[in-house]
Amino acid sequence: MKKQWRSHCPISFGLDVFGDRWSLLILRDIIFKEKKRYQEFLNSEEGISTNILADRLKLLEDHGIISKKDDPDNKKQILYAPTKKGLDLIPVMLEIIRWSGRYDLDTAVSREFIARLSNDLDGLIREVRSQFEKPQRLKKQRHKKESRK
Amino acid sequence: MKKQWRSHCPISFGLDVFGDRWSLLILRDIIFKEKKRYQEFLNSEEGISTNILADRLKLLEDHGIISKKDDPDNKKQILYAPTKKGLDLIPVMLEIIRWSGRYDLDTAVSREFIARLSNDLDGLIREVRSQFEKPQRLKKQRHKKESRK
DNA sequence: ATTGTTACTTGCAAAAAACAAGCTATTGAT
DNA sequence: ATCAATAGCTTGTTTTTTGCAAGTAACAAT
Repeated sequence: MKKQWRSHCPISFGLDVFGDRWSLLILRDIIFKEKKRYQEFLNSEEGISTNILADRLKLLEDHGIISKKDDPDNKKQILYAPTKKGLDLIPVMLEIIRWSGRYDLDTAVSREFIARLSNDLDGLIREVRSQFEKPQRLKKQRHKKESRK
Repeated sequence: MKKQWRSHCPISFGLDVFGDRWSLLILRDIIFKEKKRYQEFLNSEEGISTNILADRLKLLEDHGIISKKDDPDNKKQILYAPTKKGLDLIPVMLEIIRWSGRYDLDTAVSREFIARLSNDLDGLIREVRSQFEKPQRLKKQRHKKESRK
């Protein structure tokens, strides 16, 4: 990593990390479209070129926004996944979606999704995050008795 | 305007409009730092160059995110202001601020601001917007009696 | 009348993106 | 064991965008 930040203004900091035309699209693929593999990103409709994709994957990994690991079932495949830092960009992406849903006359966002952004933003965020959360080891059991099925 | 959208995915649409390293910084200056003039933008600490600034101001105006008008007091000065479409990007910027506040160890965001993002996001948004809203003509008076000071 | 300011524009070099091809380590099929 | 296919990249080359310096037109201030 060579780059310095232009400033420590938080907007500027954010833009230095993901303020380009591709980084958030890759993260969208990973988080909202559940894509995991290089070829899947390459096939996205916006048509990223392979060198740019390789570059952005590396940058996102360097910034700690995504992580990669080998596919246990297939040694030639690599699986990309979001880190917590990456998942914390969900609210940013959802607000972009809300804005585009309002101003793109031909937007692909459904009315239902827009409505949910207004009515249940937190639930939506939790739902999107949940699929990436490790199956959680149960915390210290509550003292209240619970019936088991 | 020559450009087409890469797709109607809302993330992609948003990035096509403001997904570069400068557009949101200019909007930050206008909305959060109350800057209005070309020179003020030029003087921002990130150091935008003049041709890029001119280009982005034009794009932002073409996209309906900012508007320009002549300064009534000084014919050679032009004043830039956010439109409603621009103000509607406040939530996006606030979420970027929240993220950077969390992950930039040297962030310029105060603890108080971060706290307010969590505790009173809507109030914060209203407060930021309010300074750009036209002094509103009073709406139809409410029927409930109100005492006047 | 001269000098300074403001909001740009223009020209050029450097950096980044897009486009096209090639390379290497698995695989799976024969 | 060999061979073609596939996945994940690299490596050129061209095109576009950026950064930097200088210049200009319209006004303002002295």
